[in-house]
Amino acid sequence: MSQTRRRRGDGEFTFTEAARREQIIGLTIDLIAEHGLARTTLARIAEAVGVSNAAVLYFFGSKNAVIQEAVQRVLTGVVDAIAAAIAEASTAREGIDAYVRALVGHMAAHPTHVRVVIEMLTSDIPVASEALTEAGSRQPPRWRPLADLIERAQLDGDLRALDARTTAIALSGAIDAVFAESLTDPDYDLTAAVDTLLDLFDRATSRDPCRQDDRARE
Amino acid sequence: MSQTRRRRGDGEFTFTEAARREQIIGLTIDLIAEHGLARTTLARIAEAVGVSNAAVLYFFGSKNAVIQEAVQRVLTGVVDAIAAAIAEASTAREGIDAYVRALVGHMAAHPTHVRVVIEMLTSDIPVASEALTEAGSRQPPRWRPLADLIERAQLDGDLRALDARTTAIALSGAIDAVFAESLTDPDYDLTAAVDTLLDLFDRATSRDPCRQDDRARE
DNA sequence: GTCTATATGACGATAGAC
DNA sequence: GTCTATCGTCATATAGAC
Repeated sequence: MSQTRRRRGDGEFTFTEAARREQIIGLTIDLIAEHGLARTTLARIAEAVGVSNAAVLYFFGSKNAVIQEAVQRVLTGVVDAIAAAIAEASTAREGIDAYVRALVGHMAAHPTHVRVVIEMLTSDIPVASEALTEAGSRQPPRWRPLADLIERAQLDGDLRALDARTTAIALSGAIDAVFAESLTDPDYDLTAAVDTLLDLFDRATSRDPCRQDDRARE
Repeated sequence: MSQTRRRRGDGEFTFTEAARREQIIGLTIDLIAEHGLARTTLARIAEAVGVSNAAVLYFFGSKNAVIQEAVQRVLTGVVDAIAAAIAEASTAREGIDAYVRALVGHMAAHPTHVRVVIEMLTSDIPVASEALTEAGSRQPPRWRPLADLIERAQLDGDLRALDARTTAIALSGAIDAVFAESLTDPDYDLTAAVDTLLDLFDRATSRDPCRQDDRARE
């Protein structure tokens, strides 16, 4: 909160400081993923780095700040992966599919990062909510990119008229729930579930209720 | 975990003990709803009850146990409300609508209880995950009742063939996300959102893709 | 500029007096 | 049954060594 720390120009770091920060948040992500947020104390982070308790607080103002940085790092990775996937899609309608598959694919490919997010949402320590809230409040709402894609697809005539915000929120929630289930039950077929999800979404939002496959028409 | 506490027959309580327990979990729910889980310390619960720190721990083995009881109480209320709503529906297909509306309606009608659940999911203390997990692990998965309704509706011929589990999980996740949004943004129209959600679900799962209203046919 | 040592205070929990 | 210590662990604050 207070951050009474020294700054050079504005947000610049020493070489050693940048390296230390990297090391600290990297190890913090590992610790959270491996032992959960509850057991990831400041002392344990410091021990993993090999410095004293206070040394960590020297670089980050608080333990909260460390966790927030770690979460921020993870979220940025997801956002970048999705942005790249959307950029490759030729239409907004295809972008929606790309969005969903990129999100699930990235989460499946980076279980460590997923574990961090899950820990933030479901687990313990009095820092989780703040970390997620503060990390999120600096950015537009999570459903914004999806809602934009949906609105563009509607303008293209590929999707029927529907509240884009609610549709985006519902799809996001459905994705999260399906993915969470795949973590709870290893036997749950995530790939098949995502296909089912996209099938549901396709039917729910398609403009023409009487067709089997939109793309086969043109 | 350990629960090294005295038990009479098996899970029976004295009159005064039962009263104290009631008092404690009632005040705990209020405290969580009002100040959040992070600020609901053992000391504050004891203060609200008017006894010492350790007296609370005498009745419940740990602070965790208190929170778990409070959560259990809240969850039971939701489950009962939904069960009652489903029982009134004449078909499984209508039961699904009733399920969704009962869930959202109950949450909207009991903001205090909702706040407790939200606190468990998004907020702080190292007890939240355990409380939810343990409260949940004693019961079938959350999507089970919905999946049963979906399967029955499929047998009735009202829903197309789809993985009932994934469909139920997706719908549950969508409901949660929409409701969470309504808490974040008071201007968000929850009623309209639920209608949109049910419309999406109806289109996504209806057996005949070329009809406007299933019930008008027969 | 980087870090250690040490202190403080809040918390959950336990033991034992009454 | 309830309270009064008391303990261990946590995040954090301060002073100052190098």
